[in-house]
Amino acid sequence: MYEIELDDFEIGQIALSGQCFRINKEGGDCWSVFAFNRCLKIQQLGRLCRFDCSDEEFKIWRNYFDLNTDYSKIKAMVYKSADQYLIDAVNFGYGIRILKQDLWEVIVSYIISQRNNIVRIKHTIEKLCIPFGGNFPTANDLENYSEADFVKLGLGYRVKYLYNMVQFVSTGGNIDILREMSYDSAIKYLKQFNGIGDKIANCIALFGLYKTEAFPIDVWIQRIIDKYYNGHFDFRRYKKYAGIIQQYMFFYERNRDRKMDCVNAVITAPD
DNA sequence: CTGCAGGCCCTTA
DNA sequence: TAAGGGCCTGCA
Repeated sequence: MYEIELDDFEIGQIALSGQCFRINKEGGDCWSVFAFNRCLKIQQLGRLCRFDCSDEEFKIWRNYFDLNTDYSKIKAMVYKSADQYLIDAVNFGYGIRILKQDLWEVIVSYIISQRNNIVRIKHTIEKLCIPFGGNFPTANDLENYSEADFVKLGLGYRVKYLYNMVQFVSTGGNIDILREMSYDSAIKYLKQFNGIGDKIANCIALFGLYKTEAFPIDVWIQRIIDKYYNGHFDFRRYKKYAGIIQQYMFFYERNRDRKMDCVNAVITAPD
């Protein structure tokens, strides 16, 4: 058990921030996080967090939860901006962080996510993981999957997208070179794949490559831009913080007026 | 029964 | 380069 008091961290908010499909509420203050072939249990009571792992293993999770980044600096910048919508969004989603997830898992998950809803996405990913003991399958794990096998998972028209991606990687295609690329190069590379457009490429860059200048624009973000910014939002002015700003905006817009529908969580806004 | 959900692709003009 | 239609599936 590793105990630590954390600022700017709220596991329940992270679970609902839309960046990860494998964090689940276990009841009470407890959560489970599936990542790196491990199911990590977390209990959070205010600032106090209990991670069910050793001190040594926590080094991995410290990186995964981006705990070496000082989010108060990002918030301070927002407060100075005089952008009231952003200030409200940051106050509401005060515990959000960008998770440093596994690249392959992010690629697969976001191919599945397109024109889909979160409940179904989560369900599909769990079904995908079942034959592998709950671990997220590698490309090699899936190399013998036929398109019909993916159809059984309920992927619909996304079958060929995922099938092609699995074949690409399992036959020697390289996705790790993305890690060495600039943001622009990575986006261009990703969009060459059938089924990866601008939005998903940006999600992969942000959540799988920690390119925090990425600013995925989905229907929710577009709605915000239309509603509060007259159709124009210059995210580039936030440079390396654009992706983090996007998370605050997305979380705020999705959760402030409605009950939670995917992990039975109740969001408590800060004072 | 429709409509639609965290897009993408392809075709037109 | 902008707009529009089609696409799998499951659920309201």
